[in-house]
Amino acid sequence: MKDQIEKLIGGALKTLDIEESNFSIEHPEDFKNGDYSTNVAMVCAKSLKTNPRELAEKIKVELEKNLPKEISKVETAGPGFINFYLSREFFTDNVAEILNKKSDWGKNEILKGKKIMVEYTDPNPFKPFHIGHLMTNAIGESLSRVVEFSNAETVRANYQGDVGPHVAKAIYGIMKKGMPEENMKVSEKAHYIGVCYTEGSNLYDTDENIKKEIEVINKKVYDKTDEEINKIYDWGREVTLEAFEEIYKLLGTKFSDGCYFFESAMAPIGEKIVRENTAGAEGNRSTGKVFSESDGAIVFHGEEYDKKLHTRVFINSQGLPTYETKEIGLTVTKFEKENPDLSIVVTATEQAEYMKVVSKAISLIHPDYESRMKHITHGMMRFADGKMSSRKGNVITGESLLRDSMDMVLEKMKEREMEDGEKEKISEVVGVSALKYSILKSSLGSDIIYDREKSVSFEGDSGPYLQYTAVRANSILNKAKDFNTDDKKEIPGEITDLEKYLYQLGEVVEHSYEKLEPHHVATYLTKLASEFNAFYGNTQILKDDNKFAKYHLDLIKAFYQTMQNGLWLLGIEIPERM
RNA sequence: GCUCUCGUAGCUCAAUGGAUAGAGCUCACCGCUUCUAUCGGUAAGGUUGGGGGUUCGAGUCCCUCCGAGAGCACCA
Repeated sequence: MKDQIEKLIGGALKTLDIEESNFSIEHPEDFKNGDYSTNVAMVCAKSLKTNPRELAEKIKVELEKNLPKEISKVETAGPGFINFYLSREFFTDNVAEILNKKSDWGKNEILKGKKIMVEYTDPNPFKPFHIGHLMTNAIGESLSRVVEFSNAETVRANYQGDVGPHVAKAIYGIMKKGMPEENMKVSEKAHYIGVCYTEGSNLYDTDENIKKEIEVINKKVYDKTDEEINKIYDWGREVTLEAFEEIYKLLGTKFSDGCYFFESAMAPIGEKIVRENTAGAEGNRSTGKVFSESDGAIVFHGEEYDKKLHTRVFINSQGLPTYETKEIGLTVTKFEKENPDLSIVVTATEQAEYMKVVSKAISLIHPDYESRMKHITHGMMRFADGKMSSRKGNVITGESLLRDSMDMVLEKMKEREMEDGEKEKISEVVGVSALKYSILKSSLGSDIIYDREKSVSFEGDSGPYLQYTAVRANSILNKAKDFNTDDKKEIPGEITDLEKYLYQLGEVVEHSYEKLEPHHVATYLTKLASEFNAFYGNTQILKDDNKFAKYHLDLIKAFYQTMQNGLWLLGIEIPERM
């Protein structure tokens, strides 16, 4: 529709012999100003040195000469806006279109034929799945789905640190505390490893002798010379990775085959690239090489290319590759393996500056990657009540936060009469939704304040609220199965605000991709749900004297479909009941 | 010190350079023999951190100051 209006305006400008400039078409805040609005007259008035209102009037007259059936009227208003009002026919057709397209409703083709890779979550084996991983996952999964909805081939990647000091600390802890019981659940074993890691880590910081022991273990993890350590390593890696998979399943993420990348594999690849691109000693960097030696280490002087960048170490003075080098190995591997048109990496904001330097270094080696890499960062999660512990009193992890959320939903539903199994199932879906929505409702960039109570509240501005609204809609549809609408097929003349939002899903998805911000979808759905609730409150649908019942039911179906597709974009499912 | 991100109602957040800056929570009031009232409506709440500038038009762009968070060489 937007494109159609754009063409219409283009045509009008042509007949008026006005040079086309960069005008915009948008939805006015207030529907009394139409469904679409353009600033074309104000933009063009300047160069023509005319009054924008007069120009708007002229363009309007021109536009009215060939209005399509979807537009009922055009008006000029305010400082020179031209407002378009969509017709009853447009909205009625739109409802039919939604019912027809079903799960494809809201998709666009802006990325057709493109391949987009999204890397997110990135937890480390031997360490707990943190709140940060939960955030990155929610954001990355949603972005992946937005990309998928824009018709791109979507590849989901995960990058995990399976070597390094944290592994040695955990192994030391396991050796000290002993192996857990065989019959423990995977998640419990993973939790046990997390405890061992914490203990090892504390001892590393406080005891010099233990620190040395852990460093020895670290070397042995690399060179694989110690049978006992190898055994613990293989076991621990497998257990934690398996536990992560359980969490992904709960969260609704499925990473692409062959797209689990590990630091252990990326290190040698990166190291080779770095060494090949390293010049001689400091002061002799005329060879055009990217890296150079400095104090025994191999570094990249970012500030030589851009004063906003800084120097970073890629291979330390002991000859070991740092995280930077592994990142190079990862990036090159991704491009060589999948050759994406765009490679998006989602991490916390603390990696922003570091990533700029690494990206610059990669761009110097592979100039064709430069415009195809994008780093998205998000803030930290803070707690409204300031508490950093879970309900059970432990240090809070991503998993415990998720469990807390589910437990709270279960508590809220204790009055509902359902079979036991069903309640648990619903509380999972709703608990995930509570967390995801809290993360995805605000723009990326600054920290989010997580309010446990509000997030699981079924009232306004929450995931459960959106689910509840959809469930109510579904409930009408179920009841309507034995409701005869044969003599209730009239179409109302009046256009509800619900209909005025319903058709916008596709535009919201496009906008969300252009900005790479999932919260636009969340904001839209909340507005849409609130319009539905207003409609629901004002209209009794399953009533014998409702001559619009057929259309109303179609409208509700269309609403439900839009919610389903929109919530899918956020990674949220709708339960049958709640 | 330098770089990045951010600063909007009491709180948590929206607002592709557009019209009277919007929601939710909280507080007060109103509406269920009804398709799930865990809903809807009304009211209240603002010098968009301060000051300049660009623009027909600035919460949004530029400069400057203040404040918060993150980062700045051998950790990831």
